[in-house]
Amino acid sequence: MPFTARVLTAVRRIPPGRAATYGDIAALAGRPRAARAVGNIARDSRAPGTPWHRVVAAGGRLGGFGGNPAMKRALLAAEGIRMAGGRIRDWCRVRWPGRPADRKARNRAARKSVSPGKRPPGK
DNA sequence: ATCATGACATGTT
DNA sequence: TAACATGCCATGA
Repeated sequence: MPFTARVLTAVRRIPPGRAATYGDIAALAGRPRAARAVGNIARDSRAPGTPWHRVVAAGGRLGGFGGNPAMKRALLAAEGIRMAGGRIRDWCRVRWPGRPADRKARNRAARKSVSPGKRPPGK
């Protein structure tokens, strides 16, 4: 199953009244860091029955939507998800799947070497 | 503390 | 290659 199909399946798994982040969808699809790929697929693919409006950005932000973010907001509101200043209310409850917690364990080991003299833009 | 910006990370097309 | 409906972190206001 190609990654795109997996993403579509994951999105369809989102129950009504709930929403998932691009990162979560990517993780369900098997590529935890492919959030951007998910967005890319979403745009290129308009598979029917795929509730892309339930897919939002991290932190409960709307994220982007093809040409009409207001429509996305309306669709979410129709499912009982309301927003507050661009953020989903009770995001911790509507989020799906239920994520236990994460804390700042992300070390990323990387930022890699960040090439000398590049990262600290600092002032 | 919150918002905005900059920069890099990651994956597919 | 660069673009993208992102994510996370750091810094500045």
